[in-house]
Amino acid sequence: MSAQLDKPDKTQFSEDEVLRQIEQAVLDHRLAPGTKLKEVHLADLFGVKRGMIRKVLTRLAHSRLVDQEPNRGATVARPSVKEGQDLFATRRVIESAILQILVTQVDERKITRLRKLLAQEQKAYERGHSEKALKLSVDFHRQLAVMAGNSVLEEYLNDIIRRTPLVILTHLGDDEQNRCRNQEHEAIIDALEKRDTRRAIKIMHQHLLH
Amino acid sequence: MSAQLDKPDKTQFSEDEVLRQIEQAVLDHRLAPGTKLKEVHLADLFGVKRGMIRKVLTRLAHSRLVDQEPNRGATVARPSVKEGQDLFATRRVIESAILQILVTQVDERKITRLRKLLAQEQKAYERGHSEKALKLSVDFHRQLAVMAGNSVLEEYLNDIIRRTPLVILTHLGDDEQNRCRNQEHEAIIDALEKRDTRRAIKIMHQHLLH
DNA sequence: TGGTAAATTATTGTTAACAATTTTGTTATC
DNA sequence: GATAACAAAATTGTTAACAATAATTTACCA
Repeated sequence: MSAQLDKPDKTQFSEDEVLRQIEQAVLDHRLAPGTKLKEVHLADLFGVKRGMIRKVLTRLAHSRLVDQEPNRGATVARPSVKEGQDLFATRRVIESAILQILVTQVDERKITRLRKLLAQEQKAYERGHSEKALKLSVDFHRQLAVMAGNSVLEEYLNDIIRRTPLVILTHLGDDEQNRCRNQEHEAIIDALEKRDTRRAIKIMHQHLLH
Repeated sequence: MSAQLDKPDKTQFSEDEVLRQIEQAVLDHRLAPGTKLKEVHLADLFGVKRGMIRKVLTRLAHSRLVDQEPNRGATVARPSVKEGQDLFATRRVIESAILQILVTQVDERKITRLRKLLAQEQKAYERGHSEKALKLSVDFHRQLAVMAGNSVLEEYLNDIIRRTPLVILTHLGDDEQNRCRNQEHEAIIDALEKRDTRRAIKIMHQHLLH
């Protein structure tokens, strides 16, 4: 278990930093579902007190990234099949809503920004930096949410994005196939540019089918 | 401040019970936005240790019902106008999605169940039990979510419902107008029964305009 | 009187020690 | 060898004491 989380040399970690490190480890598939998260171990790893780890674990449990059972500690969550389906279905709802808003307020700047992200993503793929590419792909979706300007939708999308890797790992295995195809990202930008709501949403839907 | 939270005589409170008591107090407009929540005070009130209150406050902060500032304690949240707008917009998205799902799987039993809820709600209004009526009105929306069977949508709707009273109190005041008109609830049931998605969603939209 | 600095009080944050519980390991018995 | 009972270790949960910070009051002086 000690190999899955990089030990950072930094002397001091804030609560938020520890939280993000663990979240990122989940996002990067470095922490498998079901992994036991022991308090003293994590505390030593990050060089912080146990109380802080305790708080972080509670926060992670609140966003359903870890399961906490009384007196039995915390483990990386293993979402049920049902939860996975619900998560994907909800993601379609949220991302459709984001596109619908975005179409009404898209402009030159935003399109340019998106194409830039897309180019970075493509470059990363071509160079074989698959981890980086995955991150950029996620950023693309996040960026759509930011541009739509609805903080609650953005919050929910981020929640879903954080939980998704666990669903995939739990039920599909780490098959490297779960990268977004970026032709679809390109097609979404094109549809947005033409303010074609139906088409944008349609592409997004099939996009989210993986 | 001591008057806004009913002091319960019970000897022991679990963490979840304390959490729910405070959530309910917000939902019932007994705790105004901006109210300071002091740890020792709450601990005494519920007859529990401070550490537990501390955890509860952190959890409430996570669901954005309270604001927590380092070294300055916790207050009941005062959502911005923007957050309120985003919340309402997202609620429309979520409830529309719920109706869309529900239309495809509505049956006799469910309609009956909903009409029963509606009748209870109407009775409560007629008898002037406005607090009870408000609760039942909220239950109506919750019930739609449960019936749709998507746990994530349900989770998000509950999140929004919990946060809504604070928006209303902060920006509209406690004007007693924020009860759902239950003719609209009835119309939604009718539309569902006829499997008329467009109509159901349309009514829901105007319904959520208050 | 007004305003500022120091002292006091109130409140939140942290920690280490201890308690309670679960897990692991050992032994004895069949 | 399998199983049960017990003991030991590991892990989580709780608490009270203390530290750090913020809010309030008091004291002082222009």
